[in-house]
Amino acid sequence: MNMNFKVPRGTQDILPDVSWKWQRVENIIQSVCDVYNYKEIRTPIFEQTELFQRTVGDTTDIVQKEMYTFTDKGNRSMTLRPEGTAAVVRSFVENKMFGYADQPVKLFYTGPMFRYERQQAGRYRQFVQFGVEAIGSDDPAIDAEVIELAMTVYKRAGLSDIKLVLNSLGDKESRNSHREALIAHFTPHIGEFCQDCQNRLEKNPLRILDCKVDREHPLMETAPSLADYLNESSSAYFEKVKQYLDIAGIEYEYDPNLVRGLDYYNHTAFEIMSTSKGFGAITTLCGGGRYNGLAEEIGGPPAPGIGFAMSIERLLLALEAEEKSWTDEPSLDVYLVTLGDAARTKGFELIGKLRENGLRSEMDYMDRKMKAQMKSADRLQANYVIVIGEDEVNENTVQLKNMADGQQKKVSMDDLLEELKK
RNA sequence: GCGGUCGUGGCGAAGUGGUUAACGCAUCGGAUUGUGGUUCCGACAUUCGGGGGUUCGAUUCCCCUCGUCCGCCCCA
Repeated sequence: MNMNFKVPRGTQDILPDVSWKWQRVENIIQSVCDVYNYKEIRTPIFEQTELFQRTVGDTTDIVQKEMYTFTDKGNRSMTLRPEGTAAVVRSFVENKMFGYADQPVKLFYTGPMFRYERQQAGRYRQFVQFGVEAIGSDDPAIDAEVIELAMTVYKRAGLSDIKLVLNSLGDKESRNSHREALIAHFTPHIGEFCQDCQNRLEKNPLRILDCKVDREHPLMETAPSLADYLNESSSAYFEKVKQYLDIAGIEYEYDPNLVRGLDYYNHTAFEIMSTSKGFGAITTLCGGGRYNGLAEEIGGPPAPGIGFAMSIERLLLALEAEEKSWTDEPSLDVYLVTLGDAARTKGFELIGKLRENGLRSEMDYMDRKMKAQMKSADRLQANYVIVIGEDEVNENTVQLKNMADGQQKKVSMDDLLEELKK
């Protein structure tokens, strides 16, 4: 085919044969959030560029090379949101949610995010994230609740090959002293590291530990661990979070090298990964963490928060990798076969009534032969077929056929609904 | 940004420097004048992502381009 337009690279059309799966996931999300008492928030799809620069962090890949930034007609720099937390916290501050009677404010969102990246399995330029933010509390129990919520969504969707990876980044003080230690540790031999790591040294040395290129370098093994630099209150906090997870019966894997990519994180950091073999190179399904100080960063009052974001695309991919299949969409209740114009007209009137009564109904609009219409009915797995021809129109009747057993009987149009409801 | 892979009808998929571009699925029509899931018969690509070049001739060879998928970096 020689058409001129294609979906932009890294984006996709969600076609009818899969869109029902999206709806299924969205339903799960809504019902889980409902049970946990998280309310939906919808924020714009673009924000001032500076919001992301300030919160996500200038040194991160997201800000440095992945943002869809444009200048609007008022000469303002705008950016298609690359993630959800910054906007939610912005809204929290702007709408003075810190004044709400019920704290913490518990919010969730679902919507498209944009990052300019090369597409590969499980990575898109436009992808949909479901995320949750609990803002206003620094109780470790809320950390556990947020994590539990994420795990529950996966469980309800039917995933089983997943694991929770957990770490604590500590508070500012802990992070600073660790940072000093890292710089001191790597500086003497920084020349042996990749260019990226050399750049990271001053800006964000923590991320050197995350580097895949220099994974084997001996200095990695001996690098000062964040765990050793957590101050007393930070490690006490972490212990409590773990306790709550134990109480919730959630297993986790401690990974001191887990470093979340965004600058605003501190204390609890976690990822949920797929352990399924069929999955591609990318295994992270969900990432999240605590962000005390973020609200202040954008000009609000202190408001500690924690949240996560998960990609719906990856959830669906993980399901496929696990070869979990949901039952398909419900079949058709009625397929209406009509023969001739008079029957078509009558049928059109009739199908409206069926639908009015909640029956999932379909009829032929292609002017096809009866046999072809029957095939459609069969393909659509219609429970019943209604046949209307000249005779039926004249008699005000209908042939009602049960497709499962092939039985057919003549029914008056007036009794049809009642007959179908049996 | 870098590396690899691929691009033939609605879908899947063969194929060769020469002209009738296999086959399977799906679809449509017929056998069966108003009845499905089986069977049989028939129809269905002036064309092989796009552009240029080599050639008497290119879907097949070369160049460019666009796009796909996968991987690296990094993430959801």
